Amino acid sequence: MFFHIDTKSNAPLYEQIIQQVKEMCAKGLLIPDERLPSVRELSSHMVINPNTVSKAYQELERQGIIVTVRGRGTFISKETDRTIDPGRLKAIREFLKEAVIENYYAGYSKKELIELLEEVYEEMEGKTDEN
Amino acid sequence: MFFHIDTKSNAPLYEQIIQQVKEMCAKGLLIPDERLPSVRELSSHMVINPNTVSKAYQELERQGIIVTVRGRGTFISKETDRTIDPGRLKAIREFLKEAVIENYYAGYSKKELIELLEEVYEEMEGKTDEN
DNA sequence: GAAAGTGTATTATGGAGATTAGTACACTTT
DNA sequence: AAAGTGTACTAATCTCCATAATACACTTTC
Repeated sequence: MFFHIDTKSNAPLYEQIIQQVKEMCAKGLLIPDERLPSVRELSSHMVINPNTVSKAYQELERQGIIVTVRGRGTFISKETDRTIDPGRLKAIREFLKEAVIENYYAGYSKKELIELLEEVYEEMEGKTDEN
Repeated sequence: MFFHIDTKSNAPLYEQIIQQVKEMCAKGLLIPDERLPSVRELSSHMVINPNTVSKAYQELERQGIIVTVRGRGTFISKETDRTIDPGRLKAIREFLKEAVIENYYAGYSKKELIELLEEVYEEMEGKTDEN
């Protein structure tokens, strides 16, 4: 249920938490109404500051991924309103563009990149939307 | 021939330069042996510090994208050794994974994501490897 | 050879963001 | 009442980004 931090990564700790929660949701490893570790619990387990965990949770709530209830805890949103963020499409294109550029330098073809994309989808274990 | 900086972006200036050079190479807008603006020229044109441009160029050379010649200038590599970086594949997978996750929250299907990838490829104007 | 233009190296400085630390508050459950 | 929840606040530290100013080694041009 907990997360891992990559000290070699240059990504901030709170962003790593955000990324992993979203990934687990997309994979179906976290389901609606499921409870996340409390701020203090997670921070002591990861040996990081509670503020850092709180910052991650607050951003996740801003994105509509989770819901926090005072005194009770934080939970995965019932129906993640899948269209909240208008900049989402732009972000997707950006990620794809970077993938294409790196793919160019790796010497792979477009076909191979698509196959790689299929692979990544497989790893998501079909828990996301099928087809 | 010059680059544009996005002040709204949180990406460092030197990374924006790197990204744009690589993108233009992949698009075929920069060809082997073509000369890049000199450090001083580019820095004064972009109104940024020469050191920042230099940092970008040095990282590009480390990746094998460009070659610098003392007293002459910096040029696009003849044959970009397309396999230099072993971490390249991992990077591609990471970009794809992030795209898939955001795609999930955008409510798009796998088919739609692949179509989006095709679109991004189109925008590269077929200057990269065909098929 | 002198001048102008190239990339590079060095040191110092300021600013922004990430993270930690400590404390306090409001709420809910038991 | 006690323990556990998220939250708010201030302060300090650290790292990275970017700037500034200067100097050096090299190449091309005149």
